[in-house]
Amino acid sequence: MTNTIKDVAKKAGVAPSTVSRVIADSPKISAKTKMRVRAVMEEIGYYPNVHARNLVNKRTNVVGVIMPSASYAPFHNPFFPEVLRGITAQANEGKYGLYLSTGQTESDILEEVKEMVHSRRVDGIILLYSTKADTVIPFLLEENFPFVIVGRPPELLEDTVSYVNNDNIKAAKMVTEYLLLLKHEKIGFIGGREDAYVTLDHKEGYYQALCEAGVSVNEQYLVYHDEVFEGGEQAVIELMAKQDPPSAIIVADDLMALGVLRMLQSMSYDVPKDVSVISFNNVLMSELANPPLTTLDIHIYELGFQAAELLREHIQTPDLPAAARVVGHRLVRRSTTKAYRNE
Amino acid sequence: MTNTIKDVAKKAGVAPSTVSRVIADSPKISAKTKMRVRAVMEEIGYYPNVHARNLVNKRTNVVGVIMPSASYAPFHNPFFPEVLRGITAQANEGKYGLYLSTGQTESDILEEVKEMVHSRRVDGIILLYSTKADTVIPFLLEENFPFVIVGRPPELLEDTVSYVNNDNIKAAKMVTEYLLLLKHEKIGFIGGREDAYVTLDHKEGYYQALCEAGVSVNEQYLVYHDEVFEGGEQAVIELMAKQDPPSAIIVADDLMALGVLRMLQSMSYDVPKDVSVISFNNVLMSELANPPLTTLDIHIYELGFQAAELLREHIQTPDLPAAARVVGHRLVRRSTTKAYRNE
DNA sequence: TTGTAAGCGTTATCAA
DNA sequence: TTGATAACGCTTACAA
Repeated sequence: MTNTIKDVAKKAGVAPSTVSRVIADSPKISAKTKMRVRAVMEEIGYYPNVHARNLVNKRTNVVGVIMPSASYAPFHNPFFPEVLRGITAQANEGKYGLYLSTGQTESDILEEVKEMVHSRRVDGIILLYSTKADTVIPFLLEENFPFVIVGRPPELLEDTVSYVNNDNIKAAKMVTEYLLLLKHEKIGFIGGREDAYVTLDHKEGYYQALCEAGVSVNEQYLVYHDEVFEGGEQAVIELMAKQDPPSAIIVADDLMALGVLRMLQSMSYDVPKDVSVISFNNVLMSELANPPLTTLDIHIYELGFQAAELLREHIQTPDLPAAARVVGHRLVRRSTTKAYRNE
Repeated sequence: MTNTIKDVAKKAGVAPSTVSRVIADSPKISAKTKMRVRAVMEEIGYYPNVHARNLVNKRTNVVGVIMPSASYAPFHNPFFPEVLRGITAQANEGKYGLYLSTGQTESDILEEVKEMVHSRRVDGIILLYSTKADTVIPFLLEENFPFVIVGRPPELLEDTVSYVNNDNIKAAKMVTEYLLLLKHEKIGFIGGREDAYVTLDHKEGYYQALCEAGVSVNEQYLVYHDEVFEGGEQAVIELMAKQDPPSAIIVADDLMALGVLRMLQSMSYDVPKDVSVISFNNVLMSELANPPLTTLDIHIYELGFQAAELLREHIQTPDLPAAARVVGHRLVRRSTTKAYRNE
């Protein structure tokens, strides 16, 4: 039923190889045969069989997108739709297709990646997470397979793998400094998953800012939770139970920050009067929160878009040296931060 | 570099066809050769080339997922990540891969679908939207290609195409009746895109409830907007500008409802004291809204999961008659609805 | 139970 | 400028 290149060839009165050349728009084919062949293709609705093509070309024009394992609650956090949107836009421009991972566990995912690579399912891979014990990166590296991380690789591999990231250290430092300038000194820090690099970097920036300001770090003020609503709620309980609770809190993620707000409110703390809250990401809901969140916009769409772009370059130029792209950030001041006043 | 079936065959001292049979776990192969061949596959890290496979099998084990065109703001509405989550879970179970559409315009998308079908890129398709003037469905039907809609087809095709949907008429009727029972009679209706079937069905349910209750329909109370935050804001302006503004509002979508809340608050209306608001979907943020939204849970995850399941059946059994699966709904009463009191 | 060989729909090499 | 033909890596009759 489906037409093949032979059907087109027959109907156009040429050889299959000629049709193939027309598809590739080869300059060695005369304008008139091109016309004729194209007319036939149009007429009988011919589409090349991708598998036959991929088989001989050893290219697929598809990029694999690897979501974090389900334990990171990927689809619950608006971060992911937004990176996907960026990736999609760029993929669409470059005529690339998107193949999405479905694995739920870490080992599922590694197996999926192996399959994608070995069975030549995709030309390159975008990793939507970056954690310490990750096994996918070493595998990809060993296979010398094109891939880009949204986030960052371990320090040791910084010059070896390509990635698109924010400067999370600087970002966290800035956020901390902002709070410091508002005269807060008891600053709580609610990090995301401890094994995620973004969390480590946030912590580093937080430390740097405090040190430079000569404020001593109180380890009690650091807690870690998953980047979900409930994580924020729990973190607040831990933090506010300290003998000298913080007057300001830095939260790894907006969704988490909503949990923070809700829990603070339930404890009758007023935000920002009693406690200031500042978070990262600036997803849509941070604006809709009550009160609207002061947050650091990290340009999520851009992270996705650039990752896809960088990957494309790597696919096209196999031995391109690893590159890092840094996407900027921007403080969005809304209503959850306020200068400290001693009562 | 990549190993082929021949490498395995050579190393195991058998013919390529034998290896192929081992892969397929054919019962005609002796246990010992299976062992031996599998050992070799393991050893050299053999993965079958999917394209060679797909080429001869005419199957891909991949399902295509078609997002609505960008004009529907798909990635901005948490509905989509959540259906995707359901689809992913089921696809993963069935060892199916996911191929995501990237098209931004309607014609982009139609072209993508044509390519997926004709070039045999996927075995089946899930459509994440259903609108009146859609051209994808007729195409898929004509090609006799397996597909499932999340939503519903035009009435004329109800027995022809498979779909997974809520009973949106009943749902809207229930919601309206609930408001009626709370003694509201001036009930505003903020629909989504006018060309989406879900909007038509909501409207139908709304009408039915009013008619049965003997309350006359006031056409002025019906407005339509895109399912985004801003749509809700604008809708409220239109609705509350009427000479006799509604005391309760039904909103097509939670995200939109947040816009409704925000705008009402900015006009100094108290929700639910002055105006009751009830919406559909029950995405995460409806719970986090302030005040938390009364909303109709439509089990989005389930819609996705079942769509993937149904599609799988269609793929496995080519001439399976079209089936419709109805996913239930459930009223989640929170804090935006209240009995009407005349002042 | 296993091997041989043809064929899936392309592209690319070599001749013409 | 075009046409034969081999090759890509696999599956599946058909033979052995």
